[in-house]
Formats: sequence, C-alpha cells, structure tokens
Amino acid sequence: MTKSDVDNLEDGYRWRKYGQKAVKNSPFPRSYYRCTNSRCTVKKRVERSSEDPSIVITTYEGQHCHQTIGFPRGGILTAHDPHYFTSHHHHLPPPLPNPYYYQDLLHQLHRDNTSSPRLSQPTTEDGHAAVSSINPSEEGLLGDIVPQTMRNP
DNA sequence: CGGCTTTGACCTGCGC
DNA sequence: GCGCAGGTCAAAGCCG
Repeated sequence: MTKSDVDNLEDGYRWRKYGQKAVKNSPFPRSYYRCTNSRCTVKKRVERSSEDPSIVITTYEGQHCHQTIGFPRGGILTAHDPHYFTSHHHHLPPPLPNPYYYQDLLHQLHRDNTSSPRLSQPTTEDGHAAVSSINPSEEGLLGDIVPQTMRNP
C-alpha cells in the first residue's frame, strides 16, 4: 500500500501494462503489469483505494530473477563504467553476487541462452511457494515489497 | 522505427 | 447452463 498520486511508481523495475479492468469494490480501474524481462514472470496489479484516491494498492506476484536496476535502458551503460563500482553510490547496492546481471539484461530480450538453470526451479511441495526455494538474499530483497503474510497466510 | 500503452474481446472459475 | 467478475491476449496506435 503506497500513498502516491500516480499509478505508475518507479520501483526499479520495468513494467509493461497488459490489461486494465474495472473492479467492483472501487470506482477506479485496476491495472495489470508484467515485468518486461522475458524470463521474469513477475506480475503486479495496481489498484486505487476507493475512499482515498491518493492511495494506490500495489500487489506483487512472483519473484524477479534479475536485479533491480534503477536506471533502465540508457542508464544501464553506467554499469559498464568502472565508476559504477567505485564511486559514490549511496544506494542501489547489488544485493546478489551476480556480476553478470547487467549483461544478461542487455541480452535476455534477444538471446535464449540458458544462463541460469538453477533459477528455473519450479514450485516446491507447497504448490505455490516458489519463493522459498530461492536465495535467502533474494527473499530478503522481496521482503521489502512482499510481506510474509502474503506468501504464507 | 521500436517499444510501450490502449482497449475490446476472449478465457476461466465460481455461484446460483 | 448461464451470467458475472476477474484475469489475459493481441491488434492497433501513440510517442520518443
């Protein structure tokens, strides 16, 4: 739940809208977004609070298999710059030891290389909790946006 | 030109 | 079986 006057929040990922429907509870439509990365099946749905139009409810579904990049497309060139690793980055530290994540992001839309076979692990015995089978660091990253109650009600 | 949004149609699950 | 509600697809078109 976020207080914002715009629907499209910049959260570090690239989203492609694929649908919009009106919900019954609220007079405002609900938008459906998907991550632009092909191998990343994360979805999110953005809805607006019926009583307070300045509140948007963002529901994340799934898990990113790549890093959050605050500067998509164009700004990503900064990752190649040595300054990216040595200069004054007060935030956006790479939470995962994936040094190749940026070049994967550059190629993943046009390549079909099986670069991460260990990330393709399907759902566990829970049947719905694919999140618990990923890195703890990734889980912690997700914990910022997906509360524990959502994964294990 | 390429990538993304828009938008109506289509699909599916569920309750009656 | 039918209708509703939520979720997705895909063609068309906008915009840098």
